[in-house]
Amino acid sequence: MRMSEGVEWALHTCLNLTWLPAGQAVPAAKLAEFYGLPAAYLNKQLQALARAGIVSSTSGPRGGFQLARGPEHITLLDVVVAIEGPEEAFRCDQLLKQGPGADPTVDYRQSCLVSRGMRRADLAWRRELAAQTIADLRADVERAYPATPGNTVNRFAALRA
Amino acid sequence: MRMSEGVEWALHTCLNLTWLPAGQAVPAAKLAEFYGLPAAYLNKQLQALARAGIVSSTSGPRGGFQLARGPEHITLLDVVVAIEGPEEAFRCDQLLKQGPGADPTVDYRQSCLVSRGMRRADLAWRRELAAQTIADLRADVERAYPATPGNTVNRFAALRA
DNA sequence: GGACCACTACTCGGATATCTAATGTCCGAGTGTTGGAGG
DNA sequence: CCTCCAACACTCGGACATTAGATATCCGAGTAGTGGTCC
Repeated sequence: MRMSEGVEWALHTCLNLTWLPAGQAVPAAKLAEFYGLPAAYLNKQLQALARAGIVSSTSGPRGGFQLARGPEHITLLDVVVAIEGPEEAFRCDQLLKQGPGADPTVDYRQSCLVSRGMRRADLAWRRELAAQTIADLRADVERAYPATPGNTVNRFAALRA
Repeated sequence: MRMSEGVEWALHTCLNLTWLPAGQAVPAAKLAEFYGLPAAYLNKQLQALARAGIVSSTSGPRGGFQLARGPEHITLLDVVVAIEGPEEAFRCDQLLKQGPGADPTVDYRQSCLVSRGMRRADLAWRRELAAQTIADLRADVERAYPATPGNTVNRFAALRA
């Protein structure tokens, strides 16, 4: 049950975008160069964020990506769902349909108590992710590492060369 | 981030084992036949449970698997970890090591605040899984579907034919 | 009749294929810019 | 000098390879039972 590495890329990239001047798009190539990532593949992940309405994309010269809304309105859950999809980690293949006393009309994803127990944990996970926003993360980082915003802006400026 | 289907198989199988007479091993073939699963592959999952000390295995005639300890001492987390492995779902590849101001001596899996946020959710998930035991599930099932224990025993008896 | 022994059938355990999904790459569609030509 | 236009360079978006991991299968090692044989 490994999460796609795109989630890590997306979270750090969203965080970086909060430190860059608003209203200005940054191309995927720059965002990728920042961490030495493959540009085309990061682009693919950013497309997923765009489809989810987390970032907005602009084509052509001076184009790129920027946050589609304020970082205080983007939760970690939003990003994870955008990359990984909305379905829960535990998949119930409705094994009980093959067992004794099975009722074909029942949806065991709802009534199966094993599923119910797993879903309880899944909900706790989602609740915790939804409780944290990109803005929260940014504030935590700025408190612990005050130099990070400046370093980030400088690094991006250097990449323009 | 899809969980292996082996988790569902393992949970339902552990539950079934609680209803069968204790001290008596059940071969993987019977456990698989119960839900129409591929026997060799379920066997593989049961081996993982055995390595984790959740079930004990016996070779030869009259051999098979049985719970290694009381169901009240087997949590959902135990089963998930046995099948999926102990590492958390979010994997931090320490992207920050490629960023500005990176310190090669720092373990960013610990200090990175993105990782920290994701780990918080992961811990909530694990806490919820650890709070539920196989015995709890069994009690829930017996309360909601009193016929299940009998049906299960009968089905296994029929499989001996 | 009892005890020992070899043989058989059964079961787990791990080594080996196959297949799906994540990872990585490439090229085309669209867009803003820019330079030049014409008025 | 200003305006319009056409060519260009840049960027996203999705289609197409490649690779890692999950899924599925198979065969060998070991064990308990069983039947026969010898004492």
